[in-house]
Amino acid sequence: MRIGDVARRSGLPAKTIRYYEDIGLMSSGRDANGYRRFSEADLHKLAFLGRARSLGFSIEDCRELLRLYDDHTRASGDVKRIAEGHLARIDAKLEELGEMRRTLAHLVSACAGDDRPDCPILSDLAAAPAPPAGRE
Amino acid sequence: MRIGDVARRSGLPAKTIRYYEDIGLMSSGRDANGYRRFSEADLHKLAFLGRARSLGFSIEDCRELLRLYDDHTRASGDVKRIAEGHLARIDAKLEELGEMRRTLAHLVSACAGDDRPDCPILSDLAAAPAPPAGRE
DNA sequence: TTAATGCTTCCAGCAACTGGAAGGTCAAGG
DNA sequence: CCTTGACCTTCCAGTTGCTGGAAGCATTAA
Repeated sequence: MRIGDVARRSGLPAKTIRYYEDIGLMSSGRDANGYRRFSEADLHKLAFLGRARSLGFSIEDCRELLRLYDDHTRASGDVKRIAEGHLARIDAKLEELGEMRRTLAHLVSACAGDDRPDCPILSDLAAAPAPPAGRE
Repeated sequence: MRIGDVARRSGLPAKTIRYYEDIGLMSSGRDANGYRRFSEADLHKLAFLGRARSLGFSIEDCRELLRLYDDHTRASGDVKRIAEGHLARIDAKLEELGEMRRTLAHLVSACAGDDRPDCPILSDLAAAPAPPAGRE
């Protein structure tokens, strides 16, 4: 297959596939004319990457996951560790976003949203005490 | 005040303050020696920015919020619109992350995490149907 | 012959900073 | 007078994960 075919079949843009090859996440063969040539196994790998990325794994996580996937003597514990680390990051992000949402929703509901200038949102941004110290 | 003082009092790194000036989010005066000089009003503005950013508003949102803050003839509706738009983006992100978390937590709990190679996480990444089509 | 696809590479840019290098400025201490 | 140290300055590069676009070659059909 050529890159357009794998793009269609994997759901990944051709640009992204080239990018993945660029950063050494995967590799492909080449035809005489310089075009990339992909095997079913390559397609499989790309689909794997697409799935991992859609679960939010970082590129570096994906690199390691792919390595473990190829290594049939891997320990499932290694995979689980990566997934747990990622899960923890997701939870942290969820917490952070949830806190933002709480505050923001409160402010939004307090604002009349009319033509007058009085606005609790601006007042709060202007007057709240020190920034919540979070966000590191 | 000089930049170190506003940095301490606003909680923003000096680097960030320079960056904000760079992109025209705020401005400051200069001493004869070229050092930036900040007034209490400048500090106030930076604190405002810090708060808005900590609520997740984008830089462009912040620019607009600051403009509205300075404009005493603003309509609170304009502020509310920005906040509501941001809230919607947060909700979308929360949904997306929640979905990731669900899937991932499921996979993690199904994985033994021991020395053996069998791993439902890898199996799923390898075998799941087309990528969930999300993430645009 | 030409036009339409599809492929190639390379460069730039997005958000919002952050790190580091190279160097100027000022007050205190010896 | 000189040095040390804590500031400050600018500029350049890197982060994450792509994405857009330009310039140009390959292949096929009309």
